[in-house]
Amino acid sequence: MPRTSTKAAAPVRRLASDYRLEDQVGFLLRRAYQRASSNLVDRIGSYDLTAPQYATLARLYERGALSQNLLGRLVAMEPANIRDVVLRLKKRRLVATRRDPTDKRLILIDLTVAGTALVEQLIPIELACTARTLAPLKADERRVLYDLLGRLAEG
Amino acid sequence: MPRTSTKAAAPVRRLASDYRLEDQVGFLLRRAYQRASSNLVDRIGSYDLTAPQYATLARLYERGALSQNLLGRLVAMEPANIRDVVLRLKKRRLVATRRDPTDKRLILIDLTVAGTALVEQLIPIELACTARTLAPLKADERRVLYDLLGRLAEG
DNA sequence: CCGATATTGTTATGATCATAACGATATCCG
DNA sequence: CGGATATCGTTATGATCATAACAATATCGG
Repeated sequence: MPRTSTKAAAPVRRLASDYRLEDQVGFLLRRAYQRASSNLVDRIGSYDLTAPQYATLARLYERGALSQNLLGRLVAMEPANIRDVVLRLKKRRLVATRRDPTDKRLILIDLTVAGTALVEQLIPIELACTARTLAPLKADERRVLYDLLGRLAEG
Repeated sequence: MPRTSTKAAAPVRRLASDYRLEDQVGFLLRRAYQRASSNLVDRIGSYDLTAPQYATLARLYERGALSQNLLGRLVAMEPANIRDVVLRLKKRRLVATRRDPTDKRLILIDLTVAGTALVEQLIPIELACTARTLAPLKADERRVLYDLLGRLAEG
């Protein structure tokens, strides 16, 4: 096994500075999200579903039929992005679309029977993934984390 | 102003279930990261830099020349992804590349003079963005958040 | 020394993401 | 009623992301 590679040039302190990338929230959040996402994909990946796709299905399961745009907001996706996700799910017959009879702008999205069955199968798996991601934390720490993350997202 | 659109079909409780998407860490982390990233892009966007690009430059500033692969690990990017980021930064003359004389597999990446100057200009802005993202939290809460996020990322 | 193994970087594929510009439809307001 | 304004969905562009397969190089073990 070759050395784990630290062969590059020696560290260079250019400017005296207390700056460290590790101290930037955005960087920490990105890595934590990578971990959570990878935990999820490890398990539901065999169903060929990504985290955003699963979130979309789960939201429809909770709320029933939604317009594409509102669905996007409820899973934190831009209109252009939720469109692509819906298209892929539709191609796999997990969701169905129809036009809103009273507002011609809207496309209503809903789970198909197959989509509903899949979500019900996936929810316990997702709960296990959440538990696995949170494993390093004690119960009270988890509650604190949820509170803090929620307040960050709200701004 | 049109109604804010809740026109879709009424909520449908399908299965009695305590499941809520809001209770899944992955979803919360994704939204918090969206917020932090958007805060950053709002400020450094005028420099035409994304958050990962900035992180790459910052890491090089901290550590000096690094192999492309190691650089990728230090900013949490896969080899295929760090490659693209380096290509874009190189095209803009913010980084320069050369081959490692002793290990022909390695490509050494380093900041150019222009890249170094840009990072030094951006660091205070990034610090302000971090502060802005953390604004909803008190000082002790921020410390707790850092601790929890760090432990999540480590697994 | 030399074959087995590991690492580096590349290529290809497919899925997110954000942004801006656009037409169509709906609502508001004078 | 009718123009100004807002919302919905689409298109286009460019940047992340993760994964798998691959050639080249380096290291290890016998």
